[in-house]
Amino acid sequence: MKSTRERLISAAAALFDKGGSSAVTLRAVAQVVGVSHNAPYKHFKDRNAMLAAVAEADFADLTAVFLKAGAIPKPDTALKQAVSAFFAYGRKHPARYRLLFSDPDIAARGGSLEQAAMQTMQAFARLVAAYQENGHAQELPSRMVTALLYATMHGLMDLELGGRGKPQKGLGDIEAVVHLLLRLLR
Amino acid sequence: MKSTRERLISAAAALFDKGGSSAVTLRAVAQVVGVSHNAPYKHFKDRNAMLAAVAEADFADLTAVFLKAGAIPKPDTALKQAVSAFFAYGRKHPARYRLLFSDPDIAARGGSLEQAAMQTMQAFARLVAAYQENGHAQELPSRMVTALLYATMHGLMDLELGGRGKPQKGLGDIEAVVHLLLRLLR
DNA sequence: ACCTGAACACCGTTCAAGT
DNA sequence: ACCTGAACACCGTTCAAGT
Repeated sequence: MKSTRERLISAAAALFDKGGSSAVTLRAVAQVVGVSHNAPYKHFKDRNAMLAAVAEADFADLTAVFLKAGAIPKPDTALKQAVSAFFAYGRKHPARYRLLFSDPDIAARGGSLEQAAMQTMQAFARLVAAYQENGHAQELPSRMVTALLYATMHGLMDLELGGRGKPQKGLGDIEAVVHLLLRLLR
Repeated sequence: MKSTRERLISAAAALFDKGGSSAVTLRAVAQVVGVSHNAPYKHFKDRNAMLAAVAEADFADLTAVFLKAGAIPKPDTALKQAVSAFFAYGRKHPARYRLLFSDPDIAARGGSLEQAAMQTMQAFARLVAAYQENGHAQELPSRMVTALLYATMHGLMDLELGGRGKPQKGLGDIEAVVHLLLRLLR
């Protein structure tokens, strides 16, 4: 049996997917779990702390996704698989994606959430390092290549979610744009 | 003398800079302008429509910034200047930057706001086209190079605003990362 | 056409009280 | 330790009324 705290986090995540950030009210979350509208205050300091817990769980999931991709022998395939899985997460959970990467209140938090976000980026950095050790862009500092790939991946996802560029065919297939960047790094 | 509508937009933009999105309540905006708390409804359908007007004005400003950069003779310098000005806008107005590029309610709007967003991207696309005509990455489709540069620029800005990667030195100087990408396109 | 004041439903948060 | 119910301040939105 899951604890009330865990059930609150799951309910909040589900509401994010269902109706976006504004649908995730403490009252709605509490109602889904079946407790009174202020029971969540016994588990989280305030609404932001509850959202942070959702974000932290998702960062952990993303880290696991990247670690799993790292098990693929060919670093080139591993990196492409990581990018693909990252896009799949964003498309499946757009509101939660924005919570993790574009919410100012969440971004401003330190502590365990910041740790989780760092671990996700580090797991991605390891994929990039393996890619470079495999003979790609070896002359470039790994930190910069990681920043370039991570930012491009996020920028493409965010613009696609926002529908920016949709007209005029716009961004087109964002996976293809990442592959173009990887080709430039060859 | 500015119209009430224009004063409402200015006041909303100022509140964004001062306290972020949550500070931009209809009541606060109305108070700054000196009208009753529901006078804004005579000028905008609802709160989102008012925010959209703020976003539209900012997109127009960004378009002007890109057009101005296009007047620089050397396409390489022009593009770098555009990127630099884009980052300057985001750093100066972080909450408004997110409104334009990462707010789901704003992104979902069509009409004149979508037009304005498209014009901004097109102005950037022209800078990229000139850059390519000048002898860079000529073999690559302009639409993809534009998507790559626009997404990378946005991703870097958004991650910097979110503070993601700040520890572990993180992204470092995001201008340098864009310049690295431009070097790869050489 | 533009504005005001009252009212309503909803929300985050606090508090006193219960087990 | 965990939960409930009442209450408060605040917000978006609507409505009837005024000029």
